[in-house]
Amino acid sequence: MCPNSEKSFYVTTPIYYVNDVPHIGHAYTTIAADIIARYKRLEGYPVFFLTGTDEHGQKVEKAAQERGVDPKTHCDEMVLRFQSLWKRLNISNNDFIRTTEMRHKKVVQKILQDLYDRGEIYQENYDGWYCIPCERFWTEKDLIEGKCPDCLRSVNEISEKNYFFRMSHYQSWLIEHIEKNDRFIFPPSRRNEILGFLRGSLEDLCISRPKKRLKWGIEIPFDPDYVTYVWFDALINYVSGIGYGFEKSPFSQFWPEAIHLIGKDILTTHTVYWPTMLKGIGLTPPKMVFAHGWWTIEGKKMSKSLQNVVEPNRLIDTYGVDAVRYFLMREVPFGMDGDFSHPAMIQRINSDLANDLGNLFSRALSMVVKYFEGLIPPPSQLQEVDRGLQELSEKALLQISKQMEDLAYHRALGSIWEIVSAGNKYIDETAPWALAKAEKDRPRLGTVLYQTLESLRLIALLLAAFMPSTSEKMWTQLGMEENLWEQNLKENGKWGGLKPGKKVTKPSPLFPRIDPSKISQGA
RNA sequence: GGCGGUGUAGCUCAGUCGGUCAGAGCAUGCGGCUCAUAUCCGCAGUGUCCGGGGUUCAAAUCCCUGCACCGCCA
Repeated sequence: MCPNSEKSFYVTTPIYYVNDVPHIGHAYTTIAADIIARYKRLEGYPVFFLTGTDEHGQKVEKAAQERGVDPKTHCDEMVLRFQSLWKRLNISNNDFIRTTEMRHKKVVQKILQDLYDRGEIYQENYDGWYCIPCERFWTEKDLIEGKCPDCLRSVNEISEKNYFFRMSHYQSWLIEHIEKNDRFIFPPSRRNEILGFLRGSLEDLCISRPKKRLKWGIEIPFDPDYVTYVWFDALINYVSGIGYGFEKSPFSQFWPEAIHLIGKDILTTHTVYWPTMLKGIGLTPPKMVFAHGWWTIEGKKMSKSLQNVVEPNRLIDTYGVDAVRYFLMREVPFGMDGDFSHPAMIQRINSDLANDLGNLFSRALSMVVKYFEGLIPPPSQLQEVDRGLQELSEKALLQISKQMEDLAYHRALGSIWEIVSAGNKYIDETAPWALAKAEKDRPRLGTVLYQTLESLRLIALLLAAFMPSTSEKMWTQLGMEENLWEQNLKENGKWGGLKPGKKVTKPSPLFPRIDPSKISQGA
């Protein structure tokens, strides 16, 4: 596939719990993954981008029961909500894994059997307290005055046999791995947290549930009375989804380059459970686990009871896909918490998208239509100011490549907007409308408009990963005939790719301005 | 309770190895242009860099301490 041993790239989102209603948090992770996937493709990497759904567990079992359908049928319906949202959001995942698929079950069972055969899994009596409403086990230490620490209701003492993975064996290995690889856990604050967590003693991981309590799961191959516990099942999607254990699968090419994007709530499972599981299996840890922050809504925590869960489909209806993608990536540094609000969204759209970018595009193309009948003029002798725009664009291109390496999306967008601002300033300084008045200035006018359009071509190219359909629109309107997605940032990111003589047409606004009074707060 | 983090303009934040570090964007005020989506460009600000102490020729930056907020674990 890549004979020149070009480096590959593998990015994942968590598999979302199929019973959940997709909200802004799901969309956030998935958009972030899509952007880095698209960006890496444009850099020429073979890319594998995996997302999917987690479909086992009590909640699914129960929900299906309540509806009077079998769990699989229930999942088949629920999964569509995610799949159709990803389609609307222009998500370019290469595959979609569902934990109820045979290809996944096979891998989970193979791994379980393997670990069991090698003594990495053992059975032991498990004494604990069970909170029925929360469906959770607690140890003696967890309890608060003998009650469930989550809901403070009373708990039942339970003693049952379960299977455990010898996670504790890998504690010192894991600490060393984290210490030696400062890019393994990102951002660094999360890395510290986990190192702090690992200063305590790591216990073995319970990986089973007796079928009498939970049927809807993957059966443990060496004991048909049990199914696998949720995390053990779910985490394995990252390898089953690229064909681990099957010949001629993408696994060997992509696994070494794996980057997991996750929310900060599942940091421990991904940086402690998962790497030790992999170590037990005999696989290397992922290259990076990046924990991003959470969104509050108009300053408040998202919660079902508050009914403030932002429905991504509604957002798309109101603002458009690309504006939503842009806002989520631009408003907050990736890794920090952020706040979603309609005023902030409208501010970003009107100021950044409509006024800065959209208007630049519009004024530039309009002048080509007005002064050159829509035919892109050739550049002639460059002046200092022309070279300035060019150099700034080239510099931004380099910066962005580094920023994307760190998943610093907001910074990358900041760099792109430096070109946008420079473009607007360039037009002001060169005043093409003044040049248009004298015939002798025609060549100069042509140069100025060529330079402006060329900077817009670069902007379209750099923005493609973030706002795919906007970039496509810009790309075609600039008279570019090559497929945008077959471009290579290094090759086609060089100044001068725009072809003089191509026809452009009078543009329609890329982003209409939004009248804040017309947006209801409940959108 | 233990460990860690944060505190800088009205708001959101950037400030690397102590030395033009008092900054950016947004919001505000004033001026300019007319190609453009009433858009764009320029100028102007305002600061107890959380309080207190210390190290140093020099501290937003390093150390100690107090306060406030946050995260993880318990």
